[in-house]
Amino acid sequence: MDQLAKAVGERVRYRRRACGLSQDNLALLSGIDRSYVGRIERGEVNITVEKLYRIAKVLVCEPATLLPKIQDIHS
Amino acid sequence: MDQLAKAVGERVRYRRRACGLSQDNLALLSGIDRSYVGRIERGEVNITVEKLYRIAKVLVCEPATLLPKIQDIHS
DNA sequence: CGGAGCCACGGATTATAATCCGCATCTCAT
DNA sequence: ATGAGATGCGGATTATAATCCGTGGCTCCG
Repeated sequence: MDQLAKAVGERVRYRRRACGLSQDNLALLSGIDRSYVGRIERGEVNITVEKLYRIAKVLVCEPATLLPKIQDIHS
Repeated sequence: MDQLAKAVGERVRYRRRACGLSQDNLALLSGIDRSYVGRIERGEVNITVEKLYRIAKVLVCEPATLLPKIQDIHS
């Protein structure tokens, strides 16, 4: 149902794996709770832009690349 | 410290004015509290990506365009 | 078998995002 | 001078983002 959260979750997961990191690694490096990054990737939560930047920094990419295009969300 | 919030605030304000909208207009159209829109533009708050998308939709732009480049944030 | 790494998932709590008031200031038009 | 529209800003409250636990289920390897 929450299309947006799922879309960013997929992108975070994809990018994380591309970086060869575990959820634990990402959590520790970004200073985010380990169980919370799981929830992010599963699209269960609606994160803040601050968290988005912390994650993007660790995954060495622009925050914008973790966001789906607005038209991809048929809300 | 809230470099990030200030940066997105500036962009929202700039884009809102480009659309010829008041804070009140943006608030009503996006379903966000008016005083909160003011705080966003002043960089006082750390918004969620869901709010970012609601705003971007009203301002007819990609959410990504409201986000500064990661290198522009000296954290 | 046993342990280690990785992940899903939940409950309870804490931090904070977001709302709902309200009042003050300023500009501009009447 | 007055009233309407736009914004700043603050306090108090509610909703929810985020944390801090934990359990259990995999797979892979000794």
